[in-house]
Amino acid sequence: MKVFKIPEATVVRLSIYFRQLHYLKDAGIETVSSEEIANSVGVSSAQVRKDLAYFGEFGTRGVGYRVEELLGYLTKILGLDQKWNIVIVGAGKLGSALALYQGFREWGFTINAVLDSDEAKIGQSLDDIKIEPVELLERRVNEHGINIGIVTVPAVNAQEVTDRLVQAGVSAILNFAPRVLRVPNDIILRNVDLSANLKVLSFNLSYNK
Amino acid sequence: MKVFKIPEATVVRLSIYFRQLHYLKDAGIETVSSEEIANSVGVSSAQVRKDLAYFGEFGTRGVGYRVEELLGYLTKILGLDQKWNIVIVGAGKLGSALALYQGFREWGFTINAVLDSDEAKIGQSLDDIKIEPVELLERRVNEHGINIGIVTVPAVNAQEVTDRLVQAGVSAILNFAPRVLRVPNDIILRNVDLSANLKVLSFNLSYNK
DNA sequence: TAAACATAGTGAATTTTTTACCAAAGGAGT
DNA sequence: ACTCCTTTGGTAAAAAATTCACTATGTTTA
Repeated sequence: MKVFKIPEATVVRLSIYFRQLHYLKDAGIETVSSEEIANSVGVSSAQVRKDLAYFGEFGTRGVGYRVEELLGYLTKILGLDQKWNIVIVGAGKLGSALALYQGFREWGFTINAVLDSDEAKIGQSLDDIKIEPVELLERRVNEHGINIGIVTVPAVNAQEVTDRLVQAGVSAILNFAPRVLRVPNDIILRNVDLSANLKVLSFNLSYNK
Repeated sequence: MKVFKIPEATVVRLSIYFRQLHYLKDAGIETVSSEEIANSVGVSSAQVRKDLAYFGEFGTRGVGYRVEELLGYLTKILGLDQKWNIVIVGAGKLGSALALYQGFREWGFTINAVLDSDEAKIGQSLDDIKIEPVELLERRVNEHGINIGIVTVPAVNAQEVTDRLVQAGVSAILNFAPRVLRVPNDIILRNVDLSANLKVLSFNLSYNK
């Protein structure tokens, strides 16, 4: 029942507006104009209105947007009114950091399991989560109804782990391994390539010099 | 002396082609067509050729690209033939993970210093790097000729740290704090919002359902 | 050496995304 | 209740990015 294709960039911006609106709410601000949102996040006000217009009419002409109300709409739009269950595969430094990262625990995201193949790591605790053997992947995914798999294993193992996650039934994958992953069309995949970010900086530093 | 504006997306893709070409080189493959590169990273072959065309003609018609030669060109284009010095501010889980991340140490990137304000962390070692007090920021930036600052402090401190980095003379900032940062126009800024990635997945999981 | 084939490079067409603009709508002041 | 002011929502225009389709140019084979 998809109606419009929403640009990826729009979704990313919405999540930034969402963050910003929280600051406003915490500061006790009740209404805000698209211009003010725009200034605070560094885009144009037309952009803000256009992004929101994909989903409905949330503002009041002459006034702007009621912060709390708009937050409610964005929560729904971004699907943050639902509960998402997560497994992290790979308990190296990065995987552990993500497991402990507070930003991952807000907004309905629950990390249900952290798996690794390294004997030495298994049994260790990350806050309230115990690192478990990767053999339990399928069982944990099923038990907890896990929707999202986060892949933080070495590049060589990334595809194999991904295949198992997909097979086990996750719907989305967030990949931190520097590898292009193959997934079926109905699986949502996002890649975070940390070293690519540095390379982009390097490019920008070198270019026009 | 900038001539063309290169789309951000192009630069990101170039760094992925770069990665892929390394796999090919390691596998002993000597030439590759735009079609093959395209298939392996999931874009169109025209896209690959367009991306490269911004910078010159690197292929041979009827044959394709010589892997090693193209790698050489991409190394130059991405500025990876230069040495980049990095400071990480914030030695929490994420900062530490990045400091230890091998992907950050390849390709001419050197992590010269890791700073934190937490007494308890100062003095601890991350491989060969000792965590030092954030007071040394300016001194370390100057001593090592640091170009890039990585910000992994809590959101509330991110702007202050950024200002100090800019003041001290870094040219680029990679920001992991969930905050919009203000920097002068000549400073290159990239944001990695980990929790935004999860929100985008959440959106995609909810939408069309 | 010529013909057949493969594939890069590129201008044009298309699609997508962003920006600009303005009419409509609500609120505040008189 | 009317006028003025502000700001949205929508439409049109512009810009940017991607894809298409064709040309040019190498390589290989007969």
